[in-house]
This record gives sequence, structure tokens and C-alpha cells, in this order.
Amino acid sequence: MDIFQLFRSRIETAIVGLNVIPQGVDAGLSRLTVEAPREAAHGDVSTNAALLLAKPTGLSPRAIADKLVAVLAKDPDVERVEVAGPGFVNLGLSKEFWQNQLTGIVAAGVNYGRNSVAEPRAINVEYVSANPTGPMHVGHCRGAVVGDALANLLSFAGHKVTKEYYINDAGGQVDVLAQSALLRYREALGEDIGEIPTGYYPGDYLKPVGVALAQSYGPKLKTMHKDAAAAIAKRVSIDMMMDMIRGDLAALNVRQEVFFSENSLHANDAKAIRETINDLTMKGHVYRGTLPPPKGELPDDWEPREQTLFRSTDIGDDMDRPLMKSDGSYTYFASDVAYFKDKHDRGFQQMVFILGADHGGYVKRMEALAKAIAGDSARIDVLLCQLVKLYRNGEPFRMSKRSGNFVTLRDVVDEVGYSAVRFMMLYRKAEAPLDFDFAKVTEQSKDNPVFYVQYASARCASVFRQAGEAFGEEFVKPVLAATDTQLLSDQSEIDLIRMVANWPRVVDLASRAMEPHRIAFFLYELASAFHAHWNKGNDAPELRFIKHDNRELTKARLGLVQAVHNVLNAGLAIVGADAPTEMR
RNA sequence: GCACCCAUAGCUCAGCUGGAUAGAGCACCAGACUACGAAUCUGGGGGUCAGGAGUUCGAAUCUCUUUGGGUGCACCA
Repeated sequence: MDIFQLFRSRIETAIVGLNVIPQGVDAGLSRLTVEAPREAAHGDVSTNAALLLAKPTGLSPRAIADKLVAVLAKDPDVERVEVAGPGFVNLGLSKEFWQNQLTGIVAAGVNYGRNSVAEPRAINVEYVSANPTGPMHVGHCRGAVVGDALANLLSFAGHKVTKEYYINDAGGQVDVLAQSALLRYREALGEDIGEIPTGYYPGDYLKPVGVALAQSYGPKLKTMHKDAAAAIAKRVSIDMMMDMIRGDLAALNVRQEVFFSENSLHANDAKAIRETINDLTMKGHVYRGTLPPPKGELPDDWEPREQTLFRSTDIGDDMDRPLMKSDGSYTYFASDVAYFKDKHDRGFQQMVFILGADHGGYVKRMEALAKAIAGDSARIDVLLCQLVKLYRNGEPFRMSKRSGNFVTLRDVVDEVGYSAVRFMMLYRKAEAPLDFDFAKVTEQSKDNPVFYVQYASARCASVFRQAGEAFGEEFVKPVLAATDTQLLSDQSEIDLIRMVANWPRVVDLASRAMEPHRIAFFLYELASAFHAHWNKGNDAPELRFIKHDNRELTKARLGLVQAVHNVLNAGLAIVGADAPTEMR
């Protein structure tokens, strides 16, 4: 149980008991806060209740606060209560309260903080969705990590989450891919293909596709109808590219459950797309028309064209969006519409899209299509990740666009490991740009927060190893007896329990705000508190976790270590980083 | 021209549905290891929260505006 929710309900009860709110007046309790004050000196729990009630009751904040104090002082868990500042009520909780909290925390084990959400939803998180035309490059990293960690977070909070990848395997780019693969096929058969012509994918990663085609089909593709050959090359190359991408994602510790093919929406004469558009037409969201010319500088080849358009301006988009091109074929956006319909039909109540900042213009049209298809029955969230700038030793790292010579995701992961990559990507809010310096990320120091957090977790594991040697195997994974926690009386120990007890609230706030970076920052803070407490044992040996002459005290303190360890490891799992047991 | 994102310590960044004296790390200065792993810790200096106006008991946070940066702007995917 989140202790702040606990006291929120107690405070709400106390407010009602005061009987100061006039009939029919909105007391504004939706803005009631019950939280940890920034200053530790202000106690454990702080509420703004008196400030909110001043207006509806016509009383001064101090007067209400005094009444509230009188009631809350009777709470057996409250050691001291006082009015501070303009009218905050601060509660100081008893040591016994915190000790009892620890008992519950250890009992919950690795599931502490899990399933905190009151109303679980079925959520689809779509992320990465790179075109299947080559390996993932470093620019895909951030969206992959943010999406994956967000999905982990929402799942930990108690939602039913599906991780999904949308394969853009329709349209012109995969035709180019197929033609590029056929060049490599001829190369594999011994032809001299010379330079790869412009407009084709030049990367070496297509050579294995050519070899595979040559092995499977021999020279047959050269003699069959070129459309048939292209279809074969397309299928084989997309399959091989997706295998490669799945491998890249796995290297980043990303594993998605559903890989949805755009091309499947075009099956059976584009049945899925046609039906969705028909549906939207019936509802009045689709019309035939001509878009006005763009504002500002006019493209050279601009001309008015009549198209099938989606009325996205209804919800504030800049212009309506084409569903069909002037030649009658479907646009990419038409696939999006049908794809969203598919997700809706699969029963998702919330669709999350992780996009790069260069897709900012998509947000409005996605919201519009969600509204048109699902109305209020589904929620849509589009998260934009800002771009990542690469540095090496402080120097900007240029990515060459030509010859397919770019920095791949695999290059980065091979150099620094997925734990460091993932933590760095999450140690910043998603909407802020991110500088990624290879030198800093590989450096194993306090500069790099991931090692700092992992070190704290490893130290916990180390304590258990030592305890096992001193007291026997049952101390390696101790089960805390309910009475043991009372032996933890040092203020530093109580402070650590307080921090651990924040975990469910952090999970709740982070998942509701859909901000996985908050988990990374909390981990850093908890690690910091743990390291600080650890070092107190240097100056004051009586505070060390393991007391060779005191079995029961050691057991109690191991409970505290276990609580810290469980939260650190749960958080690292959400981030998607390893929790090593040693870091030598 | 329009839309979205960003601006907080010298640098890199946090700041929890608005809350109390705005916090970390790096860098700089001064300290703590015959160790439950010092990849750690303790202490110190450092701020016009880009500028201005508004809402509020209260604004780094919400609204408007100016400036400065990023991104995107008809049938590509």
C-alpha cells in the first residue's frame, strides 16, 4: 500500500469529520495533495488541505489547519503534527510505523509496488517500427528504449500491455529493396554489377539476401517474368531484413510480441482498408475534394488534385489528409487508419505510439483518426522522442549518409552494452534532446548513472554472500520475522525505509504520466541513499548490516537490504538494464 | 508563413495532477579506505528558472506574448 494513499484517505476522513464545508459547495478536494515534503525537516507527510479549504469555508488556512491538527494528532501512527508556512499540515510518523512498513515491503518481495493501478487497461504500445529496408541505425535507439521501458512500466503498474512493431512492408520503398536485392542476386551468381546505381539501397547487408536468392532459386529468377521475380525478392528480402531487425532489437534487450504487417492490410484487394474507409465515409469523416495550396513557399510542381480526404481538421489538424492518391491508390495514411481500426477491434482501450521528433506533424492526424474510429472508447497517446546527437570525446560524430555507411544500433550496443545504452536513453525526459557521448557511456564511474545503480544492487548481493558465510545459507535469502524490524532504530535506517516506501508512488506517478525516465531517476536516488548509509558503516561499525555477534539484528538489517535490493532490481528490470550481483 | 518541442548553477540535467529556503552529477576546493567491495562517502562555494504580462492564498510548473534554438509542413513511406 502506498503510504501517501493511506494518509490521503485518513486526511479526507478527518476533513469530513471537521464538518466545515457548507452544503453544496465544491471544496476543491480534487486538488488535495498528500505527499512527501521536499524538506526532510518538514516531516514525512505533508498536505495542503487547509489551504484548499480556506476559500469554500471562509475560514483562514491557519484556523482550519489547527482543527485538522487536533484530529490527526490522535492517529497512533502520527508522532508529531504541526502547521507550517501558509497553512501546510506536516505529519511526522513514528518509527514503529516505518518499521511495520518494512515488514510489509519485505513480505511483498519482488512484487512490491506492482499492480498499483486502480483501473487496469488493455494497452497497445507501438514502437520502433523501422522500415524493413536495412539494419536499425542509432537514431532508432531512443524510441526503442523509451517504448520498451514505458511498456515495462505500464505492465508493472498493472496494465495489460502488448508490445507491438508495425512493419512498413508496403509501398515503393520495399519495391526498391526488392530491386536492390535482385542486383545482389546477380552479383551472387557471378555477374559484375559494378557500382550500385543511385536510388537503390547500396549497403553490404543486402549481399546475404542475394546469396540466399541464388542458393534457393539458382538462375531461374533471371528468366521468369520480372514481376514474379520481384515478388520473390521482396518476400525474401523483407523476411531477412526483419530477422536482422529482430536481432538488433534483441541486442538492445527489446522483445516485441506482435509484428504487424502493413502489407496484410492490402490483402484481398485491400479489404481492411476499404472497409475502414467505407465506415468512416458513413460517419461523415471522408469526402472527395481538393486540398488548398500550402501556405508559404509553393512547391514547383504543385497543382490542384481531387482526392479522397479525411477530415482531420475537425480536431485541429492543419489540413485534411489524403486517403487516396489522385491515381486511386491508397496512401500510407490509409494504412494507418485501417491499422488503428484493427487495434481497436482487438480490444485495446489505449494505443500508445512512440515516434521520433521528426514525426511531430503526425500527432494531430493520429488523434483525429482515433477519435473518428473509436470515439471516446479508446484513448490515444503519441509520445515524441527528441533526436539524439552522437558525440565521441566531446566531438560531434558525423553520420555519413552515402554508401549506407551509418552508425548502426548494433555498433553502439556492441561498444557500450545494452544496459548503459538503455539507462542513458532514459536518464532524460523524452521530449528533451539527448547528447550521447560514447566515451562517457563506456566510462565506469559516477559520471555514468547506470554503474552507480548497478553497483548499489551488487553491494546488496555482496551483503547476502557475506551473511551466508557468517550465519549460514538461510541468511542468503532471509525471511524477515515480523518482530525483527523493531531492531532497526537508527535514523539512517528509518530514512532508507522511507525512501523505499516511495516506490509504489513513483511507479504510479510515472505510469500515469507515461514518463519512464522517472524510474531511472528514482533508482539513482535510492542507490545514492543506500551508498550513503553503507558508508556510515565505515565510521560507525555498529551500523554495519552484518553483526557477527548479533544474529537477530543482522537478520533485521538484511530485511532492509532485501527491500532496497528488490526495488533496485525491479526498477532496473523496467529500465531494461541488468542487475549484476558483482561488478569486479 | 503555420504547427509541435525545448530554454533551470560554468557544463550535463532533475524538479512528482501548481506548494514551503529551486535540487543532483560533472568541474573546482577541503576531507574519509589494514574494506559487510572507496566503481563509494562527508562538507563547501556557485541561480534575475531566457525577457515581459496575466491567473492564483501560492508559478520553474498553467495562459498570453517577445526572443533564441530544434523539428515538420500537398498524392513519399
